[in-house]
Amino acid sequence: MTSDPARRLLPLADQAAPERADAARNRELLLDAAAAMVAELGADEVTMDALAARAGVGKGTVFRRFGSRGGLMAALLDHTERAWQAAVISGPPPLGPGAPPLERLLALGDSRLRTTLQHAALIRAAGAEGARASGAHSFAALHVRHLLTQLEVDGDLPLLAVALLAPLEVPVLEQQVRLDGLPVERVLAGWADLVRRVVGRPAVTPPGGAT
Amino acid sequence: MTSDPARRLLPLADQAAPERADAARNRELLLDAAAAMVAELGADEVTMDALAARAGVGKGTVFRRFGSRGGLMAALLDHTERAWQAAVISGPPPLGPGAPPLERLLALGDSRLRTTLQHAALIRAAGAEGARASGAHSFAALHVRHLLTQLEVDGDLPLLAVALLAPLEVPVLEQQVRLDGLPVERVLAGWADLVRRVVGRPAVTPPGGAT
DNA sequence: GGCCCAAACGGACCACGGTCCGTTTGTATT
DNA sequence: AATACAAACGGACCGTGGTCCGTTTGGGCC
Repeated sequence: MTSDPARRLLPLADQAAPERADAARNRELLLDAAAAMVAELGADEVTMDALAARAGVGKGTVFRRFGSRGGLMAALLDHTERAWQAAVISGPPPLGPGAPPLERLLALGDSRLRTTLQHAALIRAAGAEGARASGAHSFAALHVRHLLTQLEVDGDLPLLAVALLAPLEVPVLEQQVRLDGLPVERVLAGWADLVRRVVGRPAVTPPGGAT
Repeated sequence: MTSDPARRLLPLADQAAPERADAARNRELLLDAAAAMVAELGADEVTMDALAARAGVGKGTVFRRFGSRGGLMAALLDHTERAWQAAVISGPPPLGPGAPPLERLLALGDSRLRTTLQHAALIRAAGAEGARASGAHSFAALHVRHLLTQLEVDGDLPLLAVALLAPLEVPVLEQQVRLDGLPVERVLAGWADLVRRVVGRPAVTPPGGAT
């Protein structure tokens, strides 16, 4: 009776998959080691062999946990990303709720630009498994779309949202800031200008003001 | 007297570097073999070893010529890219000169979107050495900037140009078209809408039309 | 406690990109 | 034609990402 296999397959309303104790321990070990190594060497000096050695596990285990190098980097990014999402959903204005939509949108761009630039190496190393796959990207797009709705912008909102976020992607920003040497403020101002054109409000002050 | 070393260093007004006959021959051999292999296997099934073998040269030679796998892919892209630039500079309208600027801009987007999608695998494989490095990207940006000038758009034109091109980059397009399954026409329409907002012309017909 | 087995482990192994360096070859000079 | 040398060549070699498979282990069940 108590051997009913359904008990284990549907233990509770908890749909989270079971994870063995050693697996969980190793995940922590690896994540910590990886974070430390990224901090002290930079993302693209971290090799999977070295990571395994440092965490004291076999290489196979690393790949079992994270699938690939990109997956590992994505997992590292995950912490940051969750924090960012939390800030957007329930943090203080203007990024969080409470400010008018346009201000929130501009704050989102600012925040996104800076964090993207800050973790550029990690994001690059994460590749396809990175922002795009882990839902990070779709969350941002969804939120922009939401703000555009509030701003009563009409058109193909999903597309418009992606178009607004595209100039904030790593390759573009690195080209502008690192290679072309443009100051971050200028890039940001350019983005704000783009946003205003898209939402149809020529300037911060509504039409009628000077300039 | 005739041994004056300057004679060889400055042979003529021809500043193009000399290239030994065997080097040139091998470049052709490699480029042809690479193109064939990409065509029949797809870009990311082509290995440098296999390419060297097929072209009948040593592996060292491949890297001497192209520097890296990315460099090779970029070299393959080069043909396509030159053709595209030629079409923009001196091809038939609306992509080439002769059409009104807004039409040219929209044609540019259309053309760029399609060719990018068509060569997506190659572009991805080219990575940093690809479009961005080989000047392809800067040419497009320059031209968009030029068209924006003709459209009397004011603002930070270099930034605006990049922002318009960003949604046409490979990762964005692949996400939308290949993963989300959006039809190309819709993506294109979305881009056209973005352009109109940026240049400040709400629709094809000037304000006053029925929309 | 003892049994059982799915899950996790670990490290030998493989494939591929990239480098190195001793050898060959094209070309300019005489 | 002979000489000289820079450039090009080629393949052995190395590091790294990723796989495979025989071994170990956590934890539910009796």
